[in-house]
Amino acid sequence: MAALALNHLLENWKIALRQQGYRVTRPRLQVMEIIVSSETPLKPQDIYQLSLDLESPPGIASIYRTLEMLDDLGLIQQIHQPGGCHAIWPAVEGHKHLLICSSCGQMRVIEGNEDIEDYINKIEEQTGYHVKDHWLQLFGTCQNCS
Amino acid sequence: MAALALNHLLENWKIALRQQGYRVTRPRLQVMEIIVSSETPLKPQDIYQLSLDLESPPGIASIYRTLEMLDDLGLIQQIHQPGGCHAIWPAVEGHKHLLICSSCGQMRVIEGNEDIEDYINKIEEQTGYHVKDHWLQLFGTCQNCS
DNA sequence: ATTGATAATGATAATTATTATCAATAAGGG
DNA sequence: CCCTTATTGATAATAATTATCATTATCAAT
Ligand SMILES: [Zn+2]
Ligand SMILES: [Zn+2]
Ligand SMILES: [Zn+2]
Ligand SMILES: [Zn+2]
Repeated sequence: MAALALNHLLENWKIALRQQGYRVTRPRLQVMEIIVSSETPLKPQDIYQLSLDLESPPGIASIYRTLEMLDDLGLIQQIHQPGGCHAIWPAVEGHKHLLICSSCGQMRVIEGNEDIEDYINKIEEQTGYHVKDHWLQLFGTCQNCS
Repeated sequence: MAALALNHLLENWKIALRQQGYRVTRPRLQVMEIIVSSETPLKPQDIYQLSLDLESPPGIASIYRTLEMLDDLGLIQQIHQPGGCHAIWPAVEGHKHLLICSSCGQMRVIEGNEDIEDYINKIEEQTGYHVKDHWLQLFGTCQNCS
């Protein structure tokens, strides 16, 4: 992702914090910067390990607290993968599908979900269920890893 | 699920164990019976709680060991849900989609996955990724819960 | 049916991840 | 700059999972 877009995202997050009455503190900024700078979804322990390179790293408790706050604000989302489901990623607007490289972990967000609406409608007719949400994730290899 | 189908599944599991050199023991049978009899995906701790009603329940360690064995044999699969991802369910033949009631937890397996192949092909062309696998899960309410 | 090699079990200790506690610190409005 | 109080860091507590090991039970071979 371009550095400009990263800063823009981070600025939006800071605005969101202040609007909701959260203070913008150094530990929170450290965690948020690690998240928005990452190419791959990160687990809490990943963030903790990365933070140890910083001059004055946040405590592990603050990392968990910041993640809980970001989740409450809807700014991050959980990513489910065969290897585990505790990794997070900046939340995307509306509903999107995920494309994950099984080799390098790189993740892309796919626009346009109307394509499978027909399929969902058919399932609703067949089963009598009322479908309110869906998860679609594609796993494979990116161009670099092929 | 019909009791006949449950017994059939359990018999197949026992055959699979013996074929792979695993012994068929009482703790393993107790765990497997709980799994195949359930209407909803179960977490390890769910199985442990249910097992406490039995005359001579298995130790918690044997429950985890049995789940690991069943997973190694490909007989169970992990189910991902918003509330957590540690629940398991008997593995289905080939690739299927999942339909889960957010209210009662009941789960159905949807046949026929060729419907979204066009969508996946389109994504591959757009992104250059080679998609090898995908997860599609639908969440909503079943007829009973509506 | 009995035996025997050894896989499997149960009880529990150890580990790992996450959450709660609380005195000390620092953000930010006035 | 000061003051209120949200937040932090250190650490204790909790919860889930895994490892350890002496004892037990499976099942193939007699
Ligand atoms: Zn998951
Ligand atoms: Zn890749
Ligand atoms: Zn239901
Ligand atoms: Zn599918």
